[in-house]
This record gives sequence, C-alpha cells and structure tokens, in this order.
Amino acid sequence: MRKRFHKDVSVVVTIKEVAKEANVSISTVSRVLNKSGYTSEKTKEKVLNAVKKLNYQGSLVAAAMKKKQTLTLGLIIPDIKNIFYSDLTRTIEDRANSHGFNIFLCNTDNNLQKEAEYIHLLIAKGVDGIIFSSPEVDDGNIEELKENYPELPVVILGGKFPKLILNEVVVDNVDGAYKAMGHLLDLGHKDIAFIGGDPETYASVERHKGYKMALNERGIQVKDDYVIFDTFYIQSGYENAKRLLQKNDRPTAIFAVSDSIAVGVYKAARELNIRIPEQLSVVGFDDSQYAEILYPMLTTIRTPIKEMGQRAIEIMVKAIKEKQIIKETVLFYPNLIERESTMAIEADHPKK
Amino acid sequence: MRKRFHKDVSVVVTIKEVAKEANVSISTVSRVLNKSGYTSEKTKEKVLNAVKKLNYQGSLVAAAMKKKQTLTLGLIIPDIKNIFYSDLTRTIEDRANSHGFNIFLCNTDNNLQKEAEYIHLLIAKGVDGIIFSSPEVDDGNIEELKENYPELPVVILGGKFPKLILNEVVVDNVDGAYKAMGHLLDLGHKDIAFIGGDPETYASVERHKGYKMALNERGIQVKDDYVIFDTFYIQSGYENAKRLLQKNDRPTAIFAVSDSIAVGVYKAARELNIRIPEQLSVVGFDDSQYAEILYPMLTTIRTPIKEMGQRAIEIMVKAIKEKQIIKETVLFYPNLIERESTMAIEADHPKK
DNA sequence: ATGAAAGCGCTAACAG
DNA sequence: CTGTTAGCGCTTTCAT
Repeated sequence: MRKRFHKDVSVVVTIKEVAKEANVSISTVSRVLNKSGYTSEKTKEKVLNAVKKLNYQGSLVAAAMKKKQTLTLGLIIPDIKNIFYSDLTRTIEDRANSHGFNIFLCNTDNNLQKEAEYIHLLIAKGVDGIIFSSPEVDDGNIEELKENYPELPVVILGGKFPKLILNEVVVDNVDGAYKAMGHLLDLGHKDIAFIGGDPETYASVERHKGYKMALNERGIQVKDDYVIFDTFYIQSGYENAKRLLQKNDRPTAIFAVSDSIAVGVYKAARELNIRIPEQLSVVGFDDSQYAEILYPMLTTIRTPIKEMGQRAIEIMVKAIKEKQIIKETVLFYPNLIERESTMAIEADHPKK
Repeated sequence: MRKRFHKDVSVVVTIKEVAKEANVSISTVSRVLNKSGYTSEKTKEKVLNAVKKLNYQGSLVAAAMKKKQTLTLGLIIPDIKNIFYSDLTRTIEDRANSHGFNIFLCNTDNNLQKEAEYIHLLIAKGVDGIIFSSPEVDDGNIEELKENYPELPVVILGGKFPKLILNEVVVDNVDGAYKAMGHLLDLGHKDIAFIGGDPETYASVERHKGYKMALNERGIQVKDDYVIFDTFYIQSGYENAKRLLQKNDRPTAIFAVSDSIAVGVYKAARELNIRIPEQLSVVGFDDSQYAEILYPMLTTIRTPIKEMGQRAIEIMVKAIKEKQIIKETVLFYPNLIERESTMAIEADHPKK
C-alpha cells in the first residue's frame, strides 16, 4: 500500500469542497462561476451560497493551466526609476488591470543579457503577451522571441522592427527633434549642441537624425564636437553639459534628448554661473514631471505617453482575444511645449 | 468514441516530447532539470541535448500547480509615478528577481476598494507573498487578508499592525520629523508650518506627531492653522503653501511631509516672490530624486528606501522558504540631509 | 440542467 | 539510477 501523504495543511478551499457543500458536481460549480453553460437559478444560488460560506477563491493558476491563459502580461522597461517609464508603467498597469490583466514588471537597465533572462522567465510563467518599451535598435532578443514563439502577442513601444510581425506604438522622434531644433533656430541660435542618451537607442538615433536634418535645412554645419551620446541619466547630462559649456566656443543652446538629461544641463549651467535662458537656451524631450519642477521651467517636446500606453494595451488585448498575430503600427506625433528655458539669441547673449 | 479535439496548434514543447526525444521517462527529465534525485551523467546529457534541440522551456505554471509555489510576489503601492515608490519598487524588483521571484505591480491610489480587489486577484493567482507599502492606518483589507490566509507571508513597509502576525519594515517617522523640526528650531524658527499628505497615512500622522513633539519640547504653541493635511501630490503642496504664505502671519519655515509636497512649496514661493531660503526655509522628507533637482537644493530627511526594500525582500524570502509565519519588525532611522533650503532666521528675514 | 471523466504539464512518492 | 503513477485544481467535452 502506498504511504499516506503527510496531510496537506493548506487551508485553501477548492472547487471540490464547494461542490460538496452545495451538493452539486464540480462542473456545475465551474459553470456558475464562469457563467458558462446552463444552470438553474436554484443551483446557481446554492453554489453561490456555498462559495460565500466557504469564502472560496478560485485558483487562476489551475484555470490558467487548462485555458492556457494566465491573464498576465510582461512589461519590459529599462528602469522604473526613470520618470518616463514610471508614467508609462502606471498607464499600462491601469489599462491592463481594467481588462483583467496583471503586470509582471521587469527592469533591464538596457542590458540585453538581463532582458533575455526576463523573456525566458516570462515565457515559462506563461504570460499572454509581452510589452517592450524602448528596446535597443536591432534587439536580437526580440527577434529570437518572435522566432521561437511566433504566436505570442508582442507590442513594442518606441521601437521599430520592420521585419518582424509584431505591433509597434511609436512616436515620431525625428519630427520631435526637428520641432525642438526649429524652435531654437527660429530664436536665432546657430551653435546648438546635442546631448543624446544611450547610442543604441531609438530615441537617441532618431532624435539625432532630426537634429541634423534641421541644421542641414538651414545650411548650418553640424559640428562634431557638439554632438554627444552617453546615457539618459541626469549625471550624464551634467557631465557632458559641463564639458560643453567650458569650451571656448560654447554653444548658445543645448538640445537634450530627454528631460532627465536637461536636468543635468541645468545643474552644470548653475555651477558655471551660466543663466538659463539668458545665456543658454535648453530644450528637453518627454515633458516629464521634471519639466515643471525645474526652474526656469523647461521647454520640451511632449511625448504622449498616456495615449501611447493606452493604445499599447488596446492592441495587446485585441491580439490576445482575437488570437491573430498581425502587424499593427501606430504613430504618434510629439509637440513642442514652450516654457521658460529658451530665449531669442539677439535679446541678450553676453557670450557673443 | 470521444471526438478528437481540434488539434491544438500550440507550438509549445512539453516535458513529454523532451522525454521522447531523449528516450527517457518524463520523471527523468524532471529530475535532471530540477537537479533533484540521481541521474547518470549519460542520461543527463541526453536530456540536456534534447532540451536544447527542442528549445524546451518548462512551464512554471504547471510546476506551480504541483509545488504550490508560483515564485511571484505581489507588490501593492499607492502610485508608481510617485518617485518614492518607483525607487522602492526598483529595489524590490531587483532583489526579488535575484531570488527568482517576479513582481506583480499593483497601484491602489490609496483606494481601499481597489486594494481589496488586487488582494483577491493576487490570491487567486497564487502569489507566494504580498508586500504592502504605505498602507493606511488600520487598513481593514490587511486584517481580513490575514484572517483568511494566515499562512500567507506578508510584509508591510511603513505601517504597523501590532495585532497581526506579519512582518513590518518601518522607518521611525516621528524621529524623522523631530529631526527636521530640530534643525529648523535650531536655526531660530518659531513659526513653522506643517504640510502633511493624506491624513489616514502613517507617514502623515507620525510625522505630525514628531512635529508637535519638537514644538512642545521647546515650549512653542502649535498653531492650528499652521497644520494642514491633504495629499502627497505636488499640486497639494503648491495650493496649501500658497494659502499659508499669503497669510498675514505667514510662517518663516515649512516642514513638508514629503519631497513632492516640498516641490509644491517651492512653486508657491516662487510665484509669491518669496525667496528660499532667505525668506522661507523648507525641509522635505524622503530624500528623493527631487531634492537635488530643486533649486536651491532641498534639505530633507533621508529615508533609507533601498535598505528597507532590500530588507523587506529578505524577510519575505525567508518566510517563504522556512514556511513559518512569525512577526518580525525592523526599524530604520532616518536622518537629516542638509542642503540649501534652510537658513538661520536671524541672518536676514525680511518678513520680520 | 447536471454529472463523469479526461486531461492541462508538471513533480514526487514509490517500486523496481 | 530510472520508470510508473497519482495527483495539483480547474475547464470542458460528452453523455445523461
């Protein structure tokens, strides 16, 4: 004879006990709880009473196993501490939740190795879909993922994979940068530096494109030592701005590829006693919470994060529900939010 | 005869196929993959080869069902957009991940109804534990949770439930407030206002206690119209500071119960042309990213978030591994970070 | 309208 | 050292 298991003291009540309590079969319980199939009002009531009495809480993990649907989504971002991603994450979590999904949060620090590990884990845990925000250009992990799991719904926020069948929700970065530069150029600036973030990043490369485009259009030579790529951290903006602003031919304006970088620029300017906007104009990107906290308030390019996050979830949910893998791309346009950090160069530019 | 199911096109390979490919039983596969029990080097190799060949990815949901361990944790916070919680969440996610756990992120906006729903969902999804950050005082949901699932490991960050058997990682808020006030008092301030956040919140009530305590100790009458409770949002700090600063007997210093509130205070001061710190000293709480972004940089009370988050995970993991539910409370002490937003009142206080 | 039974993919006890 | 087998808690045919 088989040895008795040690009694499992788990207090958790299962569908079986509910069935017993209600004097029906477990399938009946399942039916009323899922509102599937027919059940008489009377049994329905019996079941519901038993559920209440036993304080029954169905196991979604068991259900997931049968239905192959965990009702959870993976969200892969570089870093939740970055205000841009926390804003985004909030919208995504909210919208997902309202559709009955939970979110596994994954921070990669733009580390491909880490990203790969998360992807495996998410797959193992059976997520119904994965949302990537700001992947690197030509992120091999995503390619591999799509190869191994072509059926898994994927949406990319802020990234383009023309060859892969997945959904993309993007903002026109070159247009945004172009607008930022247009504003500066219109104010009479000619010596405009560019401080980018991580160079393998869509945000960096595309905004750089817009930067060059605007300059070229006005026939202004782009100076190599005016363009810098580093990271999106405040510290990076600080260090690079400091270097830039200590040059003999320092720029009269800086286009920072993100608000966080702009924060660093402010810090550097303050340290060097360079007044913004009188002696230095600066434009950021994102229109994050930082923009209004900075003094003077930051002129920046607004990325419609909320709308983008919301759209991402809609697409994801549709893909999951309809079980069809297609490629959908939606493009958002950013726009300039003028605040106080820019100024016409003629007005008063002590440097000149 | 039973009708054949429609072929399940799921591309996912299961342990069965690996077993077939490797010519062993599924239990053998399970054994080598889990490194449990004995297996000869030879079969081990065969299995591993098959795994690689088929690109097998075990299902943790099936495993979870057997083992009653999902390797996931629920994290319930008010709002990830709040920089305090994104800092915290990052540490928690990192540490949890390094122990093999994933995090379900839940934003409640301090809404008890929402919190209750999340708790149910987390339970249904079989999380191995739940971490609550900054619950309300006497949060009934937590009480109920512990009643229904006494075996579920719970750790509370920044909250106290003396009657419940759960773990607490707290910071001594009254001490923090007391230090903030001590600093201001030492600088000669007597008219010090208090701007709190949500009144049902430990942070608010305990910091208020510290505020009163410091004042009493120096024999200073606490003025009712100098203490305000509202929310932790910037906007709330702004509105309340504005009102405060327009009074005839406006305070010479403000103790803001969080850095975000302090941000609002800066804004109000700027609008009213009140210079910080010359005409108004302000102290914040948290030492968040905001503190160094603000100009002048904010003097604030540092909460050791990283250490606290890390500790929370350690306790959680221990509780899960050892399967014993005990009450552990760890207390952290905050300390004052002096920066530029405070100043001795004698020096130059135009108001006086 | 309801119940019986067959799994979902895996782990672990047990018997070789 | 390895295979057989019995579930984990639920959903879903299919039969009644």
